[in-house]
Amino acid sequence: MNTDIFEFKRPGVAVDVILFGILDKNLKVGLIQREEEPHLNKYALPGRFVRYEEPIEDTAKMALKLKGGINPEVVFSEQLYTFGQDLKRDTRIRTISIVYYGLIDSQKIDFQSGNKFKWYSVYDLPQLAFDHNAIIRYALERLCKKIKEWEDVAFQLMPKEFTLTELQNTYEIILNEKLDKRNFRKKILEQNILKELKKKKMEGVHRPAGLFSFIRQR
Amino acid sequence: MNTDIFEFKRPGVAVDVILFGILDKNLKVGLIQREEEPHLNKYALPGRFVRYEEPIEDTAKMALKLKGGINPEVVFSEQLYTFGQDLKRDTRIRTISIVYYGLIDSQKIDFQSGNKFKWYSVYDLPQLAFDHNAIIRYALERLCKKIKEWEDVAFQLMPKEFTLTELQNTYEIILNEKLDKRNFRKKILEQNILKELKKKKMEGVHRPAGLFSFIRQR
DNA sequence: ACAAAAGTGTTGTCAGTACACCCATGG
DNA sequence: CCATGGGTGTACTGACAACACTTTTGT
Repeated sequence: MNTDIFEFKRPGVAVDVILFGILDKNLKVGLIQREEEPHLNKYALPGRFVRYEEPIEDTAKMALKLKGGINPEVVFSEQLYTFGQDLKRDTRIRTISIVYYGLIDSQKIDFQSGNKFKWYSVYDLPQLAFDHNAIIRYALERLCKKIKEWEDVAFQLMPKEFTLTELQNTYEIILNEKLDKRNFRKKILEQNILKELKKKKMEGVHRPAGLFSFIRQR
Repeated sequence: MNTDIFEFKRPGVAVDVILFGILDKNLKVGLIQREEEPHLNKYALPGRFVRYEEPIEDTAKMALKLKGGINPEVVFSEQLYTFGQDLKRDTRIRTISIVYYGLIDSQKIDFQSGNKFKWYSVYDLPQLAFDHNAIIRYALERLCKKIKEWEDVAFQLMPKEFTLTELQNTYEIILNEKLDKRNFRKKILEQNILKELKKKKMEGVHRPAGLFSFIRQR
């Protein structure tokens, strides 16, 4: 029966992470350039093999940290899907890939020290290693679905304090469509997930905007 | 870097399958009694370690076939989630579990030869091995969500030909709530996923019911 | 003729959408 | 005083929910 459990040749298990951020008013993903075969020099999602004594969420965090030079504590992440159909996905060993997506407030990205990410718009990706293009498309679909169902994930992409217009911009960038200002505000406010701060954002030659933050902190 | 890829001690990867079926007007899951440690003799979901040269969907099918004696070709299945946080989940080796759920028309279950499943109502489960109780709860949640969004998965639990009342019963059993007959029919028919057969189901002392089948076959 | 399930339409309610004007500020 | 984005309310529309009676059959 199963008692040969120690005998099976085990597939490798990797975690790949799609890190989304809003940069230059675009939804971008963090990619790294591969430094080894297969797909040497191609861009790819940061990934890492799951160590024997490593919970898979830790693997995701380590991938972000080691491959991208990002502090994983400022990233919200969730499991997306596990790809394990294609035996030849990785040419070295048979690999099963558990894919996470992550959301980061781009202000928290340290563009100096050791940051290895290149940020590409999800709508303008280079040809990536493995099946990473398809994986990103899938992740984007899921993210859009969550946003459309008003699951409160967008604030993971926002700074702590923000105006309603900034939040709306984030929604619009993800969904890739314009939203109505009044309807957006009505809907987002009636969910009671925001608290209005007693501050205004004074910026530009116009009426100052009220600042909000999410009630449930990260 | 990663070049020690052949050196890592690899976690085991298993696939577990939650097989749902409607029996005795109840939503039930197929469980097997474990024949080995850990959790010897406890009931559990059918599962199997992923072999090196085995796509994970094949692993799911093999689990159904070998552990449950079910022909996997008559089962619709989809990936649910991958559990890989708990290092001590399986006491033998560190195991990551990719969980699938499956739907079967219970008329296709062969209760004779070699069928090892015991069927338990999802609302009345025994204490199961590993974290399988929690996994089933999670699967049920996802199934309900799909049904509520009118994703057409219910017909995987139905025979080829069925009446609208029978289909509605399936919805009601899964959701565990009564639905309005007229609203249900309106909603299901306007989706154009059913074709009305030129047959009636003559049964009982009452007006015969029209038979339907799904347009998109399995 | 009766019991039992099949089949069928209308109305009210609520959420979502569309839409236009005044407000506060800096220069 | 003007340009700029911030901020606000109402009316329409379409989807969903509630609800009751007639039809067809076997006995």
